[in-house]
Amino acid sequence: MTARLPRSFFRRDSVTLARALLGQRLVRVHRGQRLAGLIVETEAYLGVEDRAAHTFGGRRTPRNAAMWLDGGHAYVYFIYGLHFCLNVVAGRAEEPIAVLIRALEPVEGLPAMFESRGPRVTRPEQLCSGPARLCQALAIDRALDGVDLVTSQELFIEGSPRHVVPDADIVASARIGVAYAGDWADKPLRFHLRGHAHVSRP
DNA sequence: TTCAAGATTTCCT
DNA sequence: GGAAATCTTGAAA
Repeated sequence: MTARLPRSFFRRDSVTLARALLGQRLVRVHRGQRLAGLIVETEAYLGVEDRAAHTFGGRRTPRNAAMWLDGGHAYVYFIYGLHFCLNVVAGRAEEPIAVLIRALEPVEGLPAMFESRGPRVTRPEQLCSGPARLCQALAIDRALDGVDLVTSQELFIEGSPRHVVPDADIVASARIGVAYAGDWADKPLRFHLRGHAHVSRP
């Protein structure tokens, strides 16, 4: 029996949380149906000092407001005028750090995910292998921005706080799409399960 | 008030 | 391999 992860699981620094989230189950309840996937790829964003983070320099806007909430909330943002991306807020309230969920291995509700992703997608590996792809597959949009993953009935994370993936099974690499961030672009803040078929494309 | 660029994906040449 | 899709934000004018 898997339980929902408690508040204490999320109230840690974003690197620790990014690694701890690997292998846990992200669950979305949409139209009375469970859509779920195992988290296989994440990226840590370190807040005011991190030039690649939306809260760099202490920026606080209507869009990134959720990043300032307590650990365990969802931060969903709209990018490039057409895509949504899901983050799990880490740390404590007023500490704007978060973990971007970049890829899932879909395990529940695959037919509904295929329907959401459209006719061009034919293989399970294409369903959730990318931050915007998984949001489309799980019907995650701005309406879920700021929801509390610890108490929400629509979006939450199941697993065990004690479950830890061995370091040998985790690959750390540079984050994707942040080339503009200077020194921060090269830091090994992206984590994924070694050799997993559902990570986002290279 | 205008403009450029972004934590992306898809489709076209 | 390159461009388009087109919302949000910060900086320039």
